Amino acid sequence: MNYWLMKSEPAECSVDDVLALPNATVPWVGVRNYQARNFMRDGMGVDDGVLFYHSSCAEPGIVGLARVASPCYPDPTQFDKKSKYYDPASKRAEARWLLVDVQVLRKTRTLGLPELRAAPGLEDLIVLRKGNRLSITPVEPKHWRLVQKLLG
DNA sequence: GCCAACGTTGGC
DNA sequence: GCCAACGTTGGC
Repeated sequence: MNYWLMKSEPAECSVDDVLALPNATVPWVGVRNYQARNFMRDGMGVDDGVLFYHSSCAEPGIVGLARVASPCYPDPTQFDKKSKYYDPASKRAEARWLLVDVQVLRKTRTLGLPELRAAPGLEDLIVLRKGNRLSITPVEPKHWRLVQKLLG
């Protein structure tokens, strides 16, 4: 059992958007970074905990609790010429990009960056590191517990 | 819109 | 394999 933080731009796919879907579950399309892909491929398992994070928006922060709801499988958008995630270099027999399904368990209040930065014990949370751009990052159990505590 | 950080690309 | 140029991310 591992824990993760997964970023989504709310203009693209917000926590409310996911809650409106059947089973509150969304295929996490569009990861085009090898490190993030490798986390899904090598680190994730069904039922892992996920902090749902809104980025590139007015109030960036954790907005929901979710779970990994499927094993990883090829991201279909890489083969879709009409998708902005299309990757002409990826072959069906050897898919380059993977995804997992993510199920939102509950929306939380917005735990914004200032509050996260101010929380004792969260200093090493990867998403708080300067210059961090990874859309999927591992979360240590102690950090997970602290976030649960902050959310009450 | 700015800009720091960092990933990717491609010439050599 | 090096590294400059370029593109993207994402907070502010």
